[in-house]
Amino acid sequence: MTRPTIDDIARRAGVSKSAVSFALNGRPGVSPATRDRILAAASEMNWRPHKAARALSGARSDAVGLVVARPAQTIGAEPFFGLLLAGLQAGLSARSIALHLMIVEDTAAEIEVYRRWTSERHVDGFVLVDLQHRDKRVPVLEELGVPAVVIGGPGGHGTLPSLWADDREAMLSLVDYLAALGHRRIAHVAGDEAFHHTRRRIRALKDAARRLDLVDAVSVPTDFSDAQGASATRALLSSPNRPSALIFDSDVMAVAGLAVAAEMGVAVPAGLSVVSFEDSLLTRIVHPAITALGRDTFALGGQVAAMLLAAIDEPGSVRDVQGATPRLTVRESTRAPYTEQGA
Amino acid sequence: MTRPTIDDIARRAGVSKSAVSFALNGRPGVSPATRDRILAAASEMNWRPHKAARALSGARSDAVGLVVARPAQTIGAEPFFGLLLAGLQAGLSARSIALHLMIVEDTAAEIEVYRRWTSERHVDGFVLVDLQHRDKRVPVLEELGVPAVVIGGPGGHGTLPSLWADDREAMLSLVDYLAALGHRRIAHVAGDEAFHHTRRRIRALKDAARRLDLVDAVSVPTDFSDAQGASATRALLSSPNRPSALIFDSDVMAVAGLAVAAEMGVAVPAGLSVVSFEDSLLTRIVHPAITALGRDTFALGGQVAAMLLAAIDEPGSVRDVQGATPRLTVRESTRAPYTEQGA
DNA sequence: GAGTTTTACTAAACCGCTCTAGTGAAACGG
DNA sequence: CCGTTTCACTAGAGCGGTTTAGTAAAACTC
Repeated sequence: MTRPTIDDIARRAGVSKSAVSFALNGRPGVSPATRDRILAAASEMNWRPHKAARALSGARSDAVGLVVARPAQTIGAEPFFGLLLAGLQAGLSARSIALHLMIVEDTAAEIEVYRRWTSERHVDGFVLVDLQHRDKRVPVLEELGVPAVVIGGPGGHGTLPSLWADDREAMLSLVDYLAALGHRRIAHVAGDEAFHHTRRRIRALKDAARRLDLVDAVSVPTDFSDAQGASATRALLSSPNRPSALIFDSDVMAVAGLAVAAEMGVAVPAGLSVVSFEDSLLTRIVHPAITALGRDTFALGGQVAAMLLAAIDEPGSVRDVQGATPRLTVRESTRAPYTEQGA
Repeated sequence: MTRPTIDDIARRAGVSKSAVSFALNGRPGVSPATRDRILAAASEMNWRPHKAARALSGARSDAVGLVVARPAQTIGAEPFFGLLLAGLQAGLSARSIALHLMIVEDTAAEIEVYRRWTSERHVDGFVLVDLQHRDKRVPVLEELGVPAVVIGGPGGHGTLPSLWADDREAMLSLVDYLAALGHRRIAHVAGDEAFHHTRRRIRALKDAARRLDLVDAVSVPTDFSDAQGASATRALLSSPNRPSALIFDSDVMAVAGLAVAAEMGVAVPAGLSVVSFEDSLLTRIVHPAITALGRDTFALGGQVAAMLLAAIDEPGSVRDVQGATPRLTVRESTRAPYTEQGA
């Protein structure tokens, strides 16, 4: 028993192939009665469109691509990633659009995939993550003329629509909070300076430090790994002017930093306040639970999906969108600094 | 300038369409000289096959599907997932096979996707994860006659080939180790009893307890969430006959359990040994680092990819494969129990 | 009620590739 | 040297849809 084609339906309903196509796609040109007959036949025979056949006739491929250039370890480790994926999925599956995932070594390979998938008509559009400073992928996607949505910004994403969060505002509110608690020495275990958002956060911290008259406000760049997060923390906690509060750019690094504090006998939050710029299960399950800036990554994925679908339906129609500004969830890892407390 | 088709190449090389198809697919029927001429023309024109057109002519769709019925939270939280994904990718991309990812609500929806994607010829095969007791998905995939590889087992996967790890052996070695350290009261914060591997582990613990004459060997089933992991731990640590060692079925629960111990003032490893059945970044970055059974999930993904590709190439040719038995990595969370130590 | 428009439907081309059947020429066999 | 096999290649029919052009009948128009 082979799968039914529209020809089979046509025969069964006693009409032509074209009539079936019209009926199944809700196009005019068939009477209501005939349409019902055709639809009934189709559902009786359990017909499903053959994606490839549809795609061949110039239609959509009904899939979007997500290509990520990150080491496998990172993909597994960062809850951000899985949540984004799940959110994207949820947004896409409602219209039964598939997500093609590809994990590659580096940006060059990533660009190669964009080229290939576009020319093979493999996907209808792309989601671009990890926006970098002077990102090489942006001009390629622009040149290919394929719909794409950038997560990140603002700025640096050319003419591609972007969904961005106000990293600057988030950092300022974070520092305000720590300063209000009485912290004067705040250090920042940052991410990779190649990333756009890392730069914005570093700059924001500098500005806030000047405004609030903080004693110290160092940003230490890392590659986002737990190893570098840990060693940056170790270095900062070993300095004679040990900071009383640490801001970590990722949840993974925050947890790693917490472990370093424990290992060095620095009590959190009594002797050190810890804040994460990224919230997730991780920050909640450790002890003490970490105060963190949270954004709804799952919802973010859904928003991106919606933007991309709109961009595919009507290229050029989608403008930049500002996502929700991350909100601070205070947990057990922050407190007024020990020294000021007595004052 | 529109994308070139094999017709364009044929014209340029002065041959027929069919000759081009033969040449590009390495099929016999063209002389070496002509073949070279055709390949040269194709690469000059930067030709790429149109996937849909290929798929339409009965060929493969060059994609495999991974459908997961789990809450979004879990996907993000468990490093296992991302690593598996990355490993699968690596194994597939070598032959430029795409991975279609779909995250759904429940098993019924998952089955629906299997049906749809198969009849739409959307993918050439599936990877099935989270094998359950009397899994309903297995008979469906068998009925559909689509190539599929199951992660999990042994047993319960019908005629589908499976890649399984020896959970029983792993549990036995774990308990042996704890018993050798002197632990007599061992408790097990298990996963979901609906899962095949959870049942095997519970049974293995019971057997080991009998053999080693352990005082106590309770298994507490959970839904794998950090919340249930934490509350199970809380209950176990509150009991009058508090266990001296806890085995957690997942890294997330182990970390959550560690936090509960800290919160209850139970020192790890002095007052309690903690072991995780799953290793990942999580178990390494917390303090104290958790002793864990590790398997190379990335490699596992690659192995599954290879099996699936073989099953697609030659249905029925793939047999069950036993994956590497997880090995114990001892870290800081295990030690001889306090009371026995003095004896 | 003749001319025009609309409606409901069909035939067939087309998308880009694969693959079978067929063809003419060269190579082989005895 | 003629019949057979092999070789290199071509023509053209699909694959399962979409879509355009065309047609016959029904519905309007005045």
